[in-house]
Amino acid sequence: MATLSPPPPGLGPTDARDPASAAFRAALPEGMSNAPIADQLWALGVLARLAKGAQLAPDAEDDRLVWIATGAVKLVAPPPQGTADSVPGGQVLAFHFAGDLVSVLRQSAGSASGDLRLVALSDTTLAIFPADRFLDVAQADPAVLRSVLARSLQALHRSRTRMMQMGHKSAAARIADFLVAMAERLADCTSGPCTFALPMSRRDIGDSLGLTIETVSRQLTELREAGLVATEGRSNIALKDVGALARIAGRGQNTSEKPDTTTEI
Amino acid sequence: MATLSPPPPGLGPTDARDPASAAFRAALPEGMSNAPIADQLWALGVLARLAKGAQLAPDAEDDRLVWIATGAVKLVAPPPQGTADSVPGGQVLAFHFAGDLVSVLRQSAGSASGDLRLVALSDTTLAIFPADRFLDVAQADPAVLRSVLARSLQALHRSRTRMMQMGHKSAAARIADFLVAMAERLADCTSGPCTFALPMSRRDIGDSLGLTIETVSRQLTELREAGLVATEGRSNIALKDVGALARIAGRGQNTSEKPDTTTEI
DNA sequence: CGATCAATTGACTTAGCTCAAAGCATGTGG
DNA sequence: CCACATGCTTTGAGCTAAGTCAATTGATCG
Repeated sequence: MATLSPPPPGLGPTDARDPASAAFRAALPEGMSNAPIADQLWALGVLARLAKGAQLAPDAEDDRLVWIATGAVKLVAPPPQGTADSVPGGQVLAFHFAGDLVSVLRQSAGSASGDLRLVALSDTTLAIFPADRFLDVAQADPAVLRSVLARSLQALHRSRTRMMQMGHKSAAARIADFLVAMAERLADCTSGPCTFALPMSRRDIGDSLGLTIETVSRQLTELREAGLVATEGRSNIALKDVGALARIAGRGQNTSEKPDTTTEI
Repeated sequence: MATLSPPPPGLGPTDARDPASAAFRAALPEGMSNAPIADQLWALGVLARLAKGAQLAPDAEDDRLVWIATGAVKLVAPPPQGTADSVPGGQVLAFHFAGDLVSVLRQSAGSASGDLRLVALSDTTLAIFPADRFLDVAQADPAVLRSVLARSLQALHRSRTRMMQMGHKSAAARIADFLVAMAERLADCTSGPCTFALPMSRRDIGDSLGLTIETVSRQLTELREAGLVATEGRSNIALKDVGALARIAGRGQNTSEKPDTTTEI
């Protein structure tokens, strides 16, 4: 099932000059990047490559922290077995991209049991850390731990708030919101026009937004007819006016969105 | 607006024999309850009473951790100003009850700006902690901090997963899920029949579930006609069979739900 | 170049929202 | 202690957005 491979030569976890390691260090919360603790943390990780479509073995019996070095993944929850669910592939909880630190927790007491899976949307390189040992090491420096804590509290609230608001939004608003988020994440673009490639399928988009594939398509068509987006091929997309989309999305014209290292925890 | 009152006599924050303090200590994550740190943490808090309907002043310029000693509250997000929203009262993010530790963060970079408010559903006693100083003290013991971190990571994932699943669920499933959750929380009842009083209005329920007040009412009527629930007055409700409701809710017959100190963070 | 699967488009159905009108609790004043 | 007034709740009758089923077009890769 999993497509785990040993670290490629020259990418040894302890090699400080390794570009991935350096990027990892930079992605860590401030205060973390200086300390030698970063080295210890990095040493805990195992590098892996996932080919497009491959998934990370969900076998783990303990929680994991996964850092995405390059590529893109989707975090999927298994369908609530029992009733054959609408989505055989499972519900998409989130997309994550290069630089993100994702926590893949065992769904110990979740409403629908079964563990989360990380599926590669494109060829992906990632570093896998056992959450336990990661925290053991981080614990050596309370400031590091606190920084991580503060981030996860913020992430919790933002995630919750966003989902809640989504629950009340129309399909058009959801799609617009999705496009704005992707523009920001994939093209680092918060206003004006921008062009990029979506690594995920329409089905993935729908699954993550609680919409059907047809509705996604129809909404994109409407935006296209409104002159707000243009598409080329399956994945290339061009947004004419991110601000306008943000307005449709019902975002309080919040162009003041913090730069905000998108590193989610 | 706020209904903050000075700590009642005999409930001084540093009084270790105070029943509220003892309960607070017991509610803290394991490892936290023994240390003298619990005393220091408790000393940071300010006790307050909120009458039914009153709200906690949202004025705070820093994040707060609020511990509910007695009563029930709803956590509401302000309506995304601009367009006069459906819900003048604002979106209900969550309900919290006695024993819960709630983080009320400043919505620094939320999609819809404006701060969260805590509104009492019944007469409520709570302890308010400045998150900064709380963490400063907790930082003294990495184990404590780590415990809190682990909890918030879990809470994040559970919250996210739950919301996502909700997005795909029918009104019937949402109501059933809500009732099951309340039975567990308010009557400590995970199967069989049970009776309790809902402290929140139909409107609150609808707001928290992304449904209209009418739909909530209609669904309750259907459950009543199916013999699964009985209601008496506005707030009293009796569930005939929690298991059946859980099935309707689409919960994977998860009776194995961890005892799980419901303390959310 | 053709096979295959993703995406689009169309026709129809339906769950849940909106608008509107009664029914009941709950609490207040006489 | 009872009557009344207010506002929560229930019920009813359409309406609309989004889902479902189904067929076509288009892209991508061997």
